[in-house]
Amino acid sequence: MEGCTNCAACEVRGHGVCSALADKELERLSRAAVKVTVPAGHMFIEEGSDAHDFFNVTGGTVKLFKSLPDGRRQITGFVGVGHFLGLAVSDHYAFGAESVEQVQLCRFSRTKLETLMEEFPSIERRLLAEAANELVAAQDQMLLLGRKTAHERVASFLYGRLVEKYGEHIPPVADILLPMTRADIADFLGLTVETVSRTFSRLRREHLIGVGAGQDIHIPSVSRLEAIGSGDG
Amino acid sequence: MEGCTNCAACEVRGHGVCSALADKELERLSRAAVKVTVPAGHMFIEEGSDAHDFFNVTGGTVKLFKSLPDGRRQITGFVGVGHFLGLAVSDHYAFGAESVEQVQLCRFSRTKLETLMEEFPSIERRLLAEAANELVAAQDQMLLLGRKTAHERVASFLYGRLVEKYGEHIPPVADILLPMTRADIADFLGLTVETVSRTFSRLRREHLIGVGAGQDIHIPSVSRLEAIGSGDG
DNA sequence: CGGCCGCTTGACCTGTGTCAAGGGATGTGG
DNA sequence: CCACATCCCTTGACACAGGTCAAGCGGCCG
Repeated sequence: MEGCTNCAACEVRGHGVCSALADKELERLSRAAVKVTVPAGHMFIEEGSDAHDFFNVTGGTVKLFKSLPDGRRQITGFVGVGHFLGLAVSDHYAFGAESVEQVQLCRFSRTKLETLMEEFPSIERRLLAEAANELVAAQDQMLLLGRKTAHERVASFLYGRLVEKYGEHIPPVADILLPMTRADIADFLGLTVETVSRTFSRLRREHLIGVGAGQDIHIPSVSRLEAIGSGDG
Repeated sequence: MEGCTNCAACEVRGHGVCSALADKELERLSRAAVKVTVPAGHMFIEEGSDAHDFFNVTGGTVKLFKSLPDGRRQITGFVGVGHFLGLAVSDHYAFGAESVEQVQLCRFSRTKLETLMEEFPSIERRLLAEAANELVAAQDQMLLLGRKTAHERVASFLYGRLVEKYGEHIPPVADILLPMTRADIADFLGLTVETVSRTFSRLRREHLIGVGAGQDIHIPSVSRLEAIGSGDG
């Protein structure tokens, strides 16, 4: 099965690790990559298991998490198309990963990726840039978890979803479809399901969001939401 | 002042970025590096300011933090000797940095470090490894901030200090000297000064720690402390 | 000596967690 | 096509961990 992927025709060519490579280098990458489809709600990296592979997300949304022995869980990030997955790694994965919806992945063996990095230093540079971005996001999340109120956390979260969807160019009025459940959001924001639900209701009462069919969120004023999320509420 | 540093004789040769280089390559590094001494309690990176430089800590302890407009603050990490500082950076620093005690720094300009990376890919590899470690630490901290109790947070923190001091080989009975104030610890753990103080008192009552002259902590059973910090308490 | 700073402790308050109930959507088997 | 179960979400009543406010102590320094 290995080696039969066509990276040049990949839908995420231009994103993630792949964007670091010229077309001819991609051919080499193809031999190391395997495309995988994971159904919704399936754990494909178990916390603490042997770290054989790295992944690149080519479709859908993945949640990364860490757990305590009694089952308390913290989702450390939701990662979408184009993102790389497996940096925070020694011999064992330091985190678990589960698909939020159906997900497509591009899988590389660690050893193969390492030899590829030797050959193409641009991959390494690309990974360093990605790691730096993840660090910035992690620091933002620490500020959120350590110092923000529930109201601010949910507003930050929704704004973050807008950044994920639109990048730099977020329109002043926007909509999002949240693929994750309230429980996932709670585990991401360090809250309980009940508090997340109550906070959505409060934001609705305050006309800061409109909630459609549960997963559909309308945001009439992005700037107002962003202000609340960053503590200027 | 630039270029007069002797990296080969540096006390942290063997740590951090420098350990990635052979002796002869170090000479090149010397020309790009400047040694700086910062007095205790001095902010040397302001959140959001232009990111001109990278730093390597060669003495003392530094706190990194992010703040909200109303003054709430989250310390994202304490970094000690050998650690690199400035990864989570775009054009502007995404965080502030302040010395906890007197600190020695090795400063590089961003542009010079970038040309050095071109020349010596081993630096890049080294930075990627460092970034991966920081990511793991950040994920642990998110779990702490999102899901642990005050009791568990303080125990985790003390255990973390032991790891910083002893590396892999932590003795079963140990001592630490904490250079940071209770307020710093509170801002790191997402608590208030009062709660940190009360929790230290509780740990003392439980004979899990012995508190000397305020900054001196004796830990009679490291394994017990570690168990509490990781939620097995 | 006086002022400041860091730390601790007490009394009280509140935001969020816990527990419990119920409703809507979806799926399944009879 | 209709029970019936399951899952996700919401809401209410109440509890509690940790925050807030206030007081006091000891050490350090000018």
